[in-house]
Amino acid sequence: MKIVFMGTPDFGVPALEAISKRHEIAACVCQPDKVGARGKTEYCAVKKFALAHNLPLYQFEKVSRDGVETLKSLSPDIMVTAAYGQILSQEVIDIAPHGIINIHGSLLPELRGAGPIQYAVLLGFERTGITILNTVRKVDAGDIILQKALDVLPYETNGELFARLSVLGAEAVVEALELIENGKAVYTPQDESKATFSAKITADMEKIDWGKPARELINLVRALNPSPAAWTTWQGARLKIFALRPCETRYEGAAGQVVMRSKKAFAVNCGDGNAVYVTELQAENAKRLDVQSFLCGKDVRLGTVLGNE
RNA sequence: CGCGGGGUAGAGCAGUCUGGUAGCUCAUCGGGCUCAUAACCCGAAGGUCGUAUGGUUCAAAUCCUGCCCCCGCAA
Repeated sequence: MKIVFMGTPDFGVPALEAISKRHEIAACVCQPDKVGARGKTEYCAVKKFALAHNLPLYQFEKVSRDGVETLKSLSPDIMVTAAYGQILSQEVIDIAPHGIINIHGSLLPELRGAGPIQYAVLLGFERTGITILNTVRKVDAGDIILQKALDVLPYETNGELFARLSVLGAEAVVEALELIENGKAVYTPQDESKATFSAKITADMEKIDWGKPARELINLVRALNPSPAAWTTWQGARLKIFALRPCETRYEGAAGQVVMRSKKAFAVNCGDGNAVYVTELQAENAKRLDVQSFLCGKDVRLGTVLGNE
């Protein structure tokens, strides 16, 4: 089939690659270039892939306004979206005979919206997956074509789960395209009563509130790993925390207080009286380190209260 | 040209302001102690201090300059 692929970050790249081996990519569409770290413009993952494989690429400011004529002229059979980042108008949805299918990182109708993978980790889901669905005007509410599930590993981070789901998404979308091409696709409506929503992670969620229960903080930290990362404060500066592990011993101490310190580790008390080991962290202007390396150069004193700024 | 921090032993850091024998913690290796340990004691090895073998100087990790790389914030 002749396919237009719309996607921006890494999530869609395995799918794009898999599709390009079996179908004709009429064009790739991704978000405009952004000013990245320290003022340098950065190309998104889909753009890099398109450039590396000589695929036609479009970056519309707003595809529903600027891209309609271009997309029509390509006359695709179907369009595929994967974390594209723009909401599509009915006019765009109607361009291809088979419409648009989306690769979504959850088992819909659970976790519709922008951050399904982060939320699966944040909420401590033990199972999640990929849904291939038909795109309609209402976000992530279209009919389901197929789903593939996987188990979330005990301390899996958002980044790790994201990578695994993007691979699973590639498998799923290839299967879905085959079903559609052969006229065998079954479109199953979602059960609206079971729909939940995953909002975008906001900046105020990134600061660790040590008053919360240990389990909740462990999930928050892994949901924000690797980016944007949860943080607390220490010695007047921001301290990013990339991994926490539960500590079986209970200690007396306030929430946020360093209640255990050895050469190789330290633990901080949480609001429910349980402590957590901080196992991976990063000081301002410094590299991300495992706790043992960190403690070689910096002294996190017993009794210090983190987040006290 | 958005603002800022940094590159010193395998790892993490101090030393740079106020130039003058290269230092700390961990890891490694050897030895010792302990019923035992995320334990302790003794000793050893390991660095042309990112780079231009750039400039200043009797002397540069330290002061000046160009370049490379890394990171934080802001977007």
